Amino acid sequence: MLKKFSFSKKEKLKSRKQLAQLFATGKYFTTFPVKIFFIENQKPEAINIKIGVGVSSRNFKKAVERNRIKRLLRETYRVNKMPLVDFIDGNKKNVSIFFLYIDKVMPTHVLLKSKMPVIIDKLIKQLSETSITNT
RNA sequence: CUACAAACCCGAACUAUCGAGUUAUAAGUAAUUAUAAUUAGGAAAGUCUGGACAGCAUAGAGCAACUCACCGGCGAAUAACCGGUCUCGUGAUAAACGAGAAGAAAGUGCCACAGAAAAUAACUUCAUACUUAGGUAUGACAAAGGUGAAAAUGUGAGGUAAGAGCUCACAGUAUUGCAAAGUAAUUUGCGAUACGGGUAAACCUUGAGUGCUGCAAUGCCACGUAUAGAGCCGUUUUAAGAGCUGCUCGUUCAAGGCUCAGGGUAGGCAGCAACAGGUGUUAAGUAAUUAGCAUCGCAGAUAAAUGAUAGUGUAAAAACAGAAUCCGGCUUAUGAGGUUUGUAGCUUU
Repeated sequence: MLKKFSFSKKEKLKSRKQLAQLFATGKYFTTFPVKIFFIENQKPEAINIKIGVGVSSRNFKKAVERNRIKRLLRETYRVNKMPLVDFIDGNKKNVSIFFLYIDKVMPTHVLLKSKMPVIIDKLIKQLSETSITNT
């Protein structure tokens, strides 16, 4: 069992192969200022959700700013992930998700904090739709 | 005390809640869990340099290419660090600061505009020859022309028809002999010779030096595919081709090799965090630095940890900014303040 608000190394999306597959064949939607890529994996694994975060180096040239955005994205996901975890565990799915920040302005923590529950809700909705069409 | 300049220091703190990487200990067959410790910089940046380390080569020679260029010291090493010498600039002929440093008398080239001329000087001048004249050709020597960033070393005297380093004196620059000082660059003094510009960041010459590639190096383990296809060369020591830096020579290996197209993998471990280590102190040295003693263990990720929120507090949750093999130096960016030194001003005595 995972702890309630933890975000360990195991939950990170690390494999280069999985990432390439995610961007090539995965679905996506945009909730400004974040673009979300997601894909359902067929092989079951020990950890059901894997998360990656990213910022375009074209929009933010300095590494300090990119680090800051990635940390904020991870932090807001960590705090707000419980509904998604419950949904995934309940339906026995296995998904990979990637959050890509697309705005060109530095975000505030308040903004992302308000957006993240919306994103999670939308994600749950989309995942349940796909499972209906698949079955 | 204030202002300015330079150098150096610092690069905010504490509490609570939630979370991440690494290490250690304990529990567990294991996944893992618990506890404790620890977790970004002065530039981590630019990648401009010197090394360490690793692989390849070690059969070399020549050419090419690149780097450097006053002297000494330091150091693993460097043109780059420290100290000194000389020249130039700012400045007050000072102090201080800044810039520079083989060769222009080996050769080639270039020097805008203006100017007679920008470098084997000669337009205006003079002499001679030719010509009806205007002028043309050859030779001579150089003061003045008021242009330019730069014009043939400057001043004075002699000399002469008038002039000219033509001669002399003093001064300047360069080379050089002797003596003294200094480890040396060099300086000072007494002489000799020469004086017809700059540019070497234009080519170049001289001297010294440099194997090539960089941790995406490299070694190992695991997984996986195609033993399919097309083209070219060779299998006759008369050898295709490959290695040895870029080329040439030379040399070694050599029976399969090269190209196209296509397919697979892209995980893990080591390298990789203990040292040209950090901090403090004493001694030597102008300093860079070195030596002794004490003490500390000080990031190690891999789509990539080092964080988020709230409060205390403050003028302000602050500027520049995020390790990626590791060290030395350089360069660039940078908030608020502090210390020291120098200069100027004011006040007091």
